[in-house]
Amino acid sequence: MNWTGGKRPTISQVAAQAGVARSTVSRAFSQPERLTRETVARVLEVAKQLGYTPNPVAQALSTGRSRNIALVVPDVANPFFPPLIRAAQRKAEEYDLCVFLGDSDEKPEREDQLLERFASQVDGVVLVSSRLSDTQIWAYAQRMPLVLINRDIDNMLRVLIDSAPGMEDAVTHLAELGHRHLAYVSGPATSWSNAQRRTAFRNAARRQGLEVSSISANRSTYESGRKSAERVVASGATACVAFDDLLAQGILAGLADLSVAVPEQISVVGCDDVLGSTTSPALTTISNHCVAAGEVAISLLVDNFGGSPAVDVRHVLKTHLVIRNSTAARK
Amino acid sequence: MNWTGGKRPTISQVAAQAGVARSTVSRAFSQPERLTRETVARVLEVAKQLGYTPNPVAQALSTGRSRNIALVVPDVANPFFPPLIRAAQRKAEEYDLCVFLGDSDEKPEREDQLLERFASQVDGVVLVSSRLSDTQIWAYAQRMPLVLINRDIDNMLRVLIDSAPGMEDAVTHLAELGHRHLAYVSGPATSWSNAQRRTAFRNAARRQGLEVSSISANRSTYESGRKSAERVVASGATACVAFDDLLAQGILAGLADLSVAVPEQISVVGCDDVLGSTTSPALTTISNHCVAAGEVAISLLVDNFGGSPAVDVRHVLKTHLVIRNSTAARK
DNA sequence: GTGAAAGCGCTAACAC
DNA sequence: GTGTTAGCGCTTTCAC
Repeated sequence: MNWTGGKRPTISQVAAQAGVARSTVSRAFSQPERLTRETVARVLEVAKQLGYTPNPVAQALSTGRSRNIALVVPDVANPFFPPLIRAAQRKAEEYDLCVFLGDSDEKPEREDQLLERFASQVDGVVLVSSRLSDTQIWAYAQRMPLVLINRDIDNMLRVLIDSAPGMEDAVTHLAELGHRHLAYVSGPATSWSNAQRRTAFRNAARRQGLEVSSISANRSTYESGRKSAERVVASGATACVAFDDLLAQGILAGLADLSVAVPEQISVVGCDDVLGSTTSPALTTISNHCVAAGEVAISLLVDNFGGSPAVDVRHVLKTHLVIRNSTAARK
Repeated sequence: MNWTGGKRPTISQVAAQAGVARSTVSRAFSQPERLTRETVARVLEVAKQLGYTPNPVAQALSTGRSRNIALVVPDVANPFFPPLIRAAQRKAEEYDLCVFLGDSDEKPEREDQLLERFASQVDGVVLVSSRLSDTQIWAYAQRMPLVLINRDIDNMLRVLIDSAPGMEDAVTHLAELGHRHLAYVSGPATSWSNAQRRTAFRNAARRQGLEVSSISANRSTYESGRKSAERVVASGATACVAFDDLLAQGILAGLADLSVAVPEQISVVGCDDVLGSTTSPALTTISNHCVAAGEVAISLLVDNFGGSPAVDVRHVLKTHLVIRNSTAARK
């Protein structure tokens, strides 16, 4: 005996057993208000007793809506994503939606593959920090509702985490502590967030009249940050802001390896606030509401089911600085 | 204009355009060997030109197989899971399977809900650290292929991370460092892994003739660990083994708060090895191959598609100790 | 090797 | 209010 053997009762069985038409059974589940109380009760009773449950695949084929959505991220293991995924999943559940998860491993081709595979079986998709080109994304958006997190393309649904306010706070904070030379350690080159953060950093530093250095770490990993520590020191900056917490954490470790004290000799600021105070010293970081981003994205998506493509929504989430122990006055 | 408007070409359109029957188009995709080279070529050509792609929902309804699976975890944000999820997702892709992700938030009811929702639209499911009762799990296993990770139930497909070898190493390591009194800080009460680890800990300690204390932290979180630090100190133990790395990390922080030096005054051992050396001091921990667990689970699942329920497979992954800087000789 | 036709399980007009 | 009847897009016998 195997599972493929059709054991599950179908709508017809329930109909027969309850002495009604299949459509009536269907209605008993989807629009009970159009039926007599008694009919509904009887049908539901029989359904229950038979262990009947509507088959979502059949429903999907018939209605064209699957009640499934997809969530695609560049790297599940990057600590920024799990809270977002979790929040999105939870929110989706509120709308009775199941969510497919895709991990693109930061590769555009894989992201494309995943989307192609999902496209024909979901009601919509949310792309987090997509690595695809504007054109590719736009093409998918023509085929189905699509919302972007941390990617800013006109005439699309997007929720953006605006690093500017938090970055402004961070730079000001550092300036007030007496730092005159700051370094920015950048993350993935293709990341919208990275570009956004770097720009915000530069602007803020300029306004404060500070000298800036730019260091690129490419991948956003602990190791990559660790390796950047040396260049941070070499830059001559007395404080640095990293693209994200993971990188900052690595820098912390790298500096420790070099026997450079944080925050006494160099101050370090992260971005995302996903590590809490688990680093040592506890990281001063730019908080970014990744949970809210996940939730808003789902709501946005649902609100646009059955809508039309090319609606322009730009939901911006502000950021702010969380001061912990990795920043201090310049010595 | 909205997306629900059927824009995608169907098999019929391709058939008409190519001048063949729908069944032929179907075969061109699924069993081209039964068709003439020319026919296949022509059909595929037309399909391509029309942008036709088989509709997975229709295929699922017709064949009874959806090529989708589900992965359910207690908490996406717990660092143990992301690497596993990632590995599973990747492996699933190799088999051309899409994966639904469910987060039960450690709650049996939610896990049950998720499974109920997934059950009728997937070819199988893998449950990671399930919080469901044996009976419930068994019932689901009757309805579809189901593999368990870190849960040991007879006559089911399971992949288990056996903490015993690593735990043995850890306790021996601690004993060799001169520690005579060890504490175990336990995690979720309903967790199979926790029970397994605690038992392994006790057995190893007994063999070494060591005194043991047991401290329960309930939830496996950084904060929970932090709060347990005090009790670790109070227990009089000079070394402790935590249920997992997250808890250990919290204990590290809590100990620091209490000005208890690690490893000088107290040694701390974690479990999972998912934090790398990102803690301070770098955590000595029991490594557990969560990536392999994810991969094996998917393979096991796929191997059992179309098989029968009640097959007994017990794939055990060994563990070993990774020594870093959070353990040292007793002073 | 290819076609015709009967479903897969459900929904959605359209009748009555 | 409830039943009838077409499909939704594909697969799969069974013929030829």
